[in-house]
Order: sequence, then structure tokens, then C-alpha cells
Amino acid sequence: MLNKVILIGRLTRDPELRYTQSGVALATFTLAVDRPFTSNSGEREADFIRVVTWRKLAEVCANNLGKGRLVAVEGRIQVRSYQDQEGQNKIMTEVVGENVRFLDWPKDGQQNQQNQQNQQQGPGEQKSNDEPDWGQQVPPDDVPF
Amino acid sequence: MLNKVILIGRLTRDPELRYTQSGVALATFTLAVDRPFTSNSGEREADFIRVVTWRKLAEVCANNLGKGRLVAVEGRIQVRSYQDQEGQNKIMTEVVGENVRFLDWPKDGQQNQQNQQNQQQGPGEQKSNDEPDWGQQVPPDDVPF
Amino acid sequence: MLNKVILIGRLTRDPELRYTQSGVALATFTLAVDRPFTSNSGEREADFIRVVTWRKLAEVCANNLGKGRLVAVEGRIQVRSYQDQEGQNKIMTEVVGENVRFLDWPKDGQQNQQNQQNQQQGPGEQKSNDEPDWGQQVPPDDVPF
Amino acid sequence: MLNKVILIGRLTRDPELRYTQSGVALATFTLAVDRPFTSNSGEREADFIRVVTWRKLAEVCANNLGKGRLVAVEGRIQVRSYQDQEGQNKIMTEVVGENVRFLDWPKDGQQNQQNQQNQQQGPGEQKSNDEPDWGQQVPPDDVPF
DNA sequence: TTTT
DNA sequence: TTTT
Repeated sequence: MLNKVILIGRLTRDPELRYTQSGVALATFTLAVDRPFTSNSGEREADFIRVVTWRKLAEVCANNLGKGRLVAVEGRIQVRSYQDQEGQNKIMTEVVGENVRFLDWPKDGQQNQQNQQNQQQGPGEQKSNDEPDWGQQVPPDDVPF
Repeated sequence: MLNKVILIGRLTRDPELRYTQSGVALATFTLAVDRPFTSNSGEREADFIRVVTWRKLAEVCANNLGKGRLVAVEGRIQVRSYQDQEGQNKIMTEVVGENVRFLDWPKDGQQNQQNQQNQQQGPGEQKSNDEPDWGQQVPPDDVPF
Repeated sequence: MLNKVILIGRLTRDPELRYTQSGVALATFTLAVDRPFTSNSGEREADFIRVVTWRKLAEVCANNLGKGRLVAVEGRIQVRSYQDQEGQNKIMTEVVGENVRFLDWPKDGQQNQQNQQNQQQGPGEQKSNDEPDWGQQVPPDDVPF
Repeated sequence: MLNKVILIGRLTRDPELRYTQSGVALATFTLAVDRPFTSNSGEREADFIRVVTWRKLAEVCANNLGKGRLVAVEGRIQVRSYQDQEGQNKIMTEVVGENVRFLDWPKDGQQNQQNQQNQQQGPGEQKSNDEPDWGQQVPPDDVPF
């Protein structure tokens, strides 16, 4: 009945922009969210959380964000089952971002590079890694973007 | 840097109470969180989200909650990698519950049944499904329960 | 840049339904939100937090909620300055509810009473207590209801 | 039963560090939280929200934050009644910050200035503006700092 | 795998 | 697989 997530973290890589078969844009990226107290070990610990945004927001993210950028994401947890490339049933948990705030600014030169790279990716292309087939995904209709 | 989740939903089953090898209690359960607008299809849609609680809160959950109960959970998203029983690397995403509010009351008789069942489960027992080995898990030290 | 509130509590009274001069509906009510640990004193402690909802959501609240009902409210904090009836500048802080979930069901008879009372209040009426003049208020245009 | 606030915004002034009569530290500051869409007017709109932190966190805030700094605050809404200097009953609404994240870095020179100013303020001092008498306040005992 |  |  209520499903609310707020994350602040840094992108581990540039976002990936894709399109469903019906032409709806979606962007995916992973946030590294540092945990508060990592007192016992000396190491830095973080959760790596997948985020997906849709439509206009997807394009804004793809064209303006890049690796290392600090953002706040408001959204909800989504659990999806899908079949991987060997036909195995798998479960994917991710955050559907409904609102993304940019909390820092790109370093010099980073921005343009960003734009180019993402604009080269056309509708229908699909990376061949172990992911749900986004082309088949049906976008949420309750996200007002 | 910030990782905050708030869920309201119903337990799909009774919680399971376990113990790590060092004797720390943990309870796991799944919440069915209904999505707001399921307008297009006639079906009821929900996300099924795993929750884990630790220590005293785990015992309170195991002893007081059961299938169908309505709760609010405040916590954070945790992403863990583990090896399943065939030695495959897998990823498990779940919500670490730091605060659980009971929003309704048990139906008649449900309560006691609940208690008994959970008290029969002793430390060290492990269900043989495809889950991380909780006995090996190290409990979070930043959860004040 | 981010302003997010989630409350779970009970209505202290029936909601009040009003209209701005331009005819937009708004409902106001106060939530009693019990504090978690009131260990030191024996008394029950709560925060009493004003909530305002707009448009369709205002009508849904006014027609379905009543004193004592348990709800979850998602929204944002709004701080407004206004002049009271003696012309003094005052500040009002309240939560603008963007999403309201009903967490229990009305007791017998409570529901209809509710409906009648709220439907008797027509547009333009104003209670003469120490409140901002809602007739003058401009509704938020970023709330999608 | 649940009272959760997450804010991201900038301090409008340096924090003020005070002490209750029993010697407990508290810091107060105001956050300017920009609203998302200010489309209709050309002006920049924000909510100005008071935050109070206690104990160790109060000192960390006072010693490290200053005007203009960007922070994320997690906390809860608190509504208090108090008497102003003319003996009038008033209500103060503010956010009790339980967790504060610094999202940017101080500009050159800003930091030290900050430190000095706050260290000059001793226990028991009280600004004579229209505020609740913090010396009389009893600190929350459910905040683990 | 799933709750009301 | 990972960010500063």
C-alpha cells in the first residue's frame, strides 16, 4: 500500500539509455550508497542499487548524469521476474526512480562526452548481458513523466 | 549516503525466525505491497518484498506477526551477494527493517498458533531452499536493537 | 530540493472541506501521531500535525475519513505566512498531503454521518477561527490530483 | 505511529548552538528547500524549515556547517506549544534532525570562521528573539546521539 | 511461491 | 562489476 524509497549516492557508471519495443525511453544506472558506520572493518562499504527511470526523466538522466555524479532518487522498490538467456527464471529488484535531484555539478568536459555517448544509442538496441529484456518491458503508467 | 525505505503491506506468510552461528536472532518475511493504480489490467498487482529484522526486533516480529497482518516497515535496501547450493553466485536484495509498526490486530486464535510455531524453531536450523546461509551472516552493528 | 514527509496517525476530528475563491476544493485535518518511546512519563505522547489536501483527494478524504481513522499520509512540509484576524503576521506549518492511504475501516454508522456533514458545507464558507484565509489561498499546481 | 521527514536544502544562516539548563547541547538552523516547479511565477520559491539537532549531532552541525551549505536531514516533525515573551501561547513546528548528511564542502575560509563563532557561545546564553526558551526544553530521549 |  |  505504500512503497517509498529515498536514496542519495553516486553513479558507478554512466547511465544506459534504452527503448522498449513501443519506443518508450528508459535509463538504468547503479547507485553506490555508502553505509553510515563501517566501524569494524577499515574498508568503505556501500550498497550498489539499480535504478530505472522512464520517459522524459530517463532522457534527462542519460543526458546529464555520468559516472561519479551525486544524486538523490525518490522512487519505489520493484521486484520483477524474468527469464535470463538460458531460460532460467530470475528475480530482479530495482528502484523505479520517480524523481531525481542532481546534487553536484559535472567536472569539466565530462558533460559533453556524456551527451554524445548517450545520443549514439538508438531505440531497440540491447546490451547482451544477463538482464531482463527491456524491449519487452511495459512501462509503468502511474509515473507522471 | 542515504538509504531509506518505508513500506506498508501485508505478510504473505508467517515470519521465519533463525539464528546466526553466533546466536543472533533474525526474522525474515515477505511483504505484499499493493501498487496504487492497476487500472489497465483488472488484476490486483503487488510487489513482494523481502524484509529481514535482527535481534530483539526479530523476536518481536516472529512472536507477534503472522500471515496477512498489515505492517509498516522503515528500513534500508541491502544488496548482498552469496553462493547458492550449486555454488553459483547470486544476488539478494532485501529490506533491513529497523522499525516495524503493527497496523492491525490478529484474528482470533491466530496469535497463539503463531507463538508456538515460532518457538519450536531452534537456533542453527536452516530451511533448505535457495537462500543465503543465514548462519554465516554477520548482523549489522548499526541497528540499535 | 527534497521535501518528503510520511506520517501514520489518527484523525483528531472529522476533516473540514473548504473551497478557495476560485472554487478549488481543499480538506484539512489534524493527525495525532504517537511518539515511539514515551518511557519516562506514563502519559501517551503524540504530535498533532496539520494536513491539507487539494482537489479530488480533498473530496475523497472529506467523504471517507472521520475522527479516529488511521491513515498514512505522504506529502511535504509547507511553511506559509499569513495575517490573523487582528492583522498580526503569523506562520503556519502544515503537511501538504499528496497521497493518503486508509489503513482501517470506519465503525458502523460513522461513514454516513461523515458524508452528510461534509456535503452540507458549501463552497465559500469559512470557519471564523484563527486560520489563514483559505479563500485567498492559491492551490499548488504541482500536485497531480 | 510513524513520523518521518527527509529534507535536502541549504542553510539560510550559520547554525546556532545552545544548551539546556541541564547542559545538553542543541543546534538550530533553517533550511531553504526549493520547491520543484515554480513554473507560474518567475520567482524562486522555497520553504524555510526550522531544524533542531541535539547532543553530539548538534555539535557536529555547529562546528561544520554554515550559511549556504547543502545538507540532507532525516528526522521527524515536532509540534510544541510555548509562551512567547508577552506570555502568549504559541505553536512552533520544526523538524528534529536525527541524521544529517553533508552534501557539499565549505568554501575557502568559511570553515574556521564557523568554528570560532560557535565556540564563543557558551552554555546558558539565550538570544532574545521570539522563540521557545530552549533552556527549559527537555531533550528527546529517543534520539541516539 | 505469495497478502486483504 | 562498481562511486567520492
